[in-house]
Amino acid sequence: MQFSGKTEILRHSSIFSSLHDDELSELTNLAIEKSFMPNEFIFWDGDAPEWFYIVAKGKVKIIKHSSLGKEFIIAFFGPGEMFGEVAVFENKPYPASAQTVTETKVIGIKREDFLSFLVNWPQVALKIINILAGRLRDAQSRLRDLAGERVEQRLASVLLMLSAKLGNTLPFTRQEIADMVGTTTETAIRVTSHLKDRGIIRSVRGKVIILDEEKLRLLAEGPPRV
Amino acid sequence: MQFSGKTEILRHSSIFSSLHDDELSELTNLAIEKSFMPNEFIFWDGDAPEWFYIVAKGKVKIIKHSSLGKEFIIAFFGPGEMFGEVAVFENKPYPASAQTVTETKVIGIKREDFLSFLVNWPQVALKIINILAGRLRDAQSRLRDLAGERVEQRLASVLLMLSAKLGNTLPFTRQEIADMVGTTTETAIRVTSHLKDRGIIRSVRGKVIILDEEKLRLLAEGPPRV
DNA sequence: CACTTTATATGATTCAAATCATAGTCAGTG
DNA sequence: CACTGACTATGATTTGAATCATATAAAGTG
Repeated sequence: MQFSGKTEILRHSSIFSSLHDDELSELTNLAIEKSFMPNEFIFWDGDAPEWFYIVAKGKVKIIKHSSLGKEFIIAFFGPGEMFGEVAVFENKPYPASAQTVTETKVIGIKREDFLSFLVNWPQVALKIINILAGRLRDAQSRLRDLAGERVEQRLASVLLMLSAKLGNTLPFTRQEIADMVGTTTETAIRVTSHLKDRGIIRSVRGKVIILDEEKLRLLAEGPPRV
Repeated sequence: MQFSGKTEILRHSSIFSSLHDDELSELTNLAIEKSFMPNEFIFWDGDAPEWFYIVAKGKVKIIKHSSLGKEFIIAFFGPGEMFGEVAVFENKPYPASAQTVTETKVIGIKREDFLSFLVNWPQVALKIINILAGRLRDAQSRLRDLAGERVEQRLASVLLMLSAKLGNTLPFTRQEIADMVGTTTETAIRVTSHLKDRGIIRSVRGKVIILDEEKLRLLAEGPPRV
């Protein structure tokens, strides 16, 4: 999913897909393109919410640091997905940082421009409600997992969530997986090694390949209620 | 904040406050009132998303059970607040259960009725976006806490969050606090006892009273970086 | 008012995962 | 092609919090 030209990118984004050509071009006039190198920050936790973003190309991670500086990955976003919206809609500082993973291009729309546009396009607003509801559902489900389940189960959940979005080959290091699961790199390595030994995943440097989704689901869902 | 009559309740709810009398009465015609005893379930995790709700009177908790049956409290809602919206907007089963805490009255609107109404009232849609964004912000901040901080810090965060909403006297048992923090009742008791010994809170059966919000904030924010 | 239930309190023990430590392996770079 | 840094791997030790076990106190109930 890679398109060139701001209009084409917007047309294929999740929230603007319902718009027609003239509406899209109106929006295109408000939008600017920005390019980033890998690991660059697009905004920082605490910055003023000036821009609303859509990924055009590449991959962005949304992260929050714990009081001890440990990184927690809230989400990854790829082409067509919006980010930075929580801050924009609340008009409060960004609650997390956005950092590129690969070389990335994004479309940015100024907060005020975007909000004015929204008032005139209820179907876009409804689409946004839909996406926010989905993200809230995911966040709440992860909350329950973090609060109540053990690491192996949580890690299985995260892998499943990722595979639902990205397919069976997950381009993440153990470090990144640990930061999503809320554990340490060592523990993530131990658990994935164990999953590999049981034939549930295949483990490559920088990648995890899911072999047996069914077993993984069993792990994530329930404990082996003996 | 308690009002009688469906119209008055809707008028004072967070999402419909911008509507005028005739619009409110239109909405009132779609709404029905339901009453519940303490600890009754309004809907269960997995139920079909038939109704969108607003609390009229009382208190509702949104809970999710872990695979081992442990309860995790996602949120409490009081008069004027909506719940059940994630399922309604996504048209998927409720992702959690809603249980009353006290005797409770709610206003229910049928999913389809509510969605049709929304299409015609963009300002209500924008208000909902605003509320969802706020809830997402909270959920993500809690995710970070659960993933990276220790129990005392997490508990301090939860108390602060609650006090921002409810004031200094928090009507919750240690059990309920534990279920929000994601720990056990025993640990919640130990930690609150410790906070009491340090003069940060006062501890009464079924209640926690915050005495020193500043110290609590220090605890929640950072570790005593020695 | 006796009796049951629910909430708080605290000690002892166990356990999952963090931390500390060390080493091997692969990828990129000058 | 040697070298550096990032990634994976594994062992040893520590530790925060869960679990198990009682006990007391307050609130609700017949």
